[in-house]
Amino acid sequence: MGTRDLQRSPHDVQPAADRASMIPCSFYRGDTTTVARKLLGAVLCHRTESGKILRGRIVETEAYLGIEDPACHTFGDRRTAKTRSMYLDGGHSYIYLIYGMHYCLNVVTRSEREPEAVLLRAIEPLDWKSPGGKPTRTLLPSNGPGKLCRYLGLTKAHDGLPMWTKSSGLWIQEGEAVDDGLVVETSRVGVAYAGEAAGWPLRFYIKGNLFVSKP
DNA sequence: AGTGAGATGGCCT
DNA sequence: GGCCATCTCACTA
Repeated sequence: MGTRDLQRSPHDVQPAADRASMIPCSFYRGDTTTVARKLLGAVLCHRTESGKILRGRIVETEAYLGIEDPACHTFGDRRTAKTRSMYLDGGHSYIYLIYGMHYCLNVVTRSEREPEAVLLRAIEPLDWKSPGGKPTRTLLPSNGPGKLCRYLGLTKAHDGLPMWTKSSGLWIQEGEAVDDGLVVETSRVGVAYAGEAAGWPLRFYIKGNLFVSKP
């Protein structure tokens, strides 16, 4: 690696091989609710330490709207060690530990001044087949934010990574667009403490998809 | 099918 | 000390 490479910011680095199907960082700087909706159908990918690439089609997301959203970790502009990655530019990962044992993966949206994010709640794995013939809901490996991270092998070590480039090992590729008629819009899961915001319609999932966490 | 409790650790909303 | 953007298992029916 030469000195020119060292002087470049991660934003300038987008290898040519990435451009075709990669979702660019500019996409994540947009409106968070729109990003959550539009990520349905996109393909989440992780290159594990052994070099294996695990992929899954995003089938369920939630939008978290930053300092004015009582359900969001950055509500009231709380900048802590835990929420540090939320204050990165759109397109970075934000991974946190919940209930002492599960990790949850978000994609940060907007800018450094607007710490918003989209929680990735469920994927339909593309390189997986059900052990016993037809898949049954209770045995699925990635139908929920904690299970999604476990399936992909994601931990706090993958917090703060740029997700618009394959070089990070964690990225999102464009997928087949999901028709509006196939999108269910409802309230977010597990945020009853957030008062009125608990009812905001910020959860999106693909209607009828087996891998949605709570249809 | 639906309910309830326990696991388990980092951070106080 | 109490609370979580969760998951699994045991228990009822």
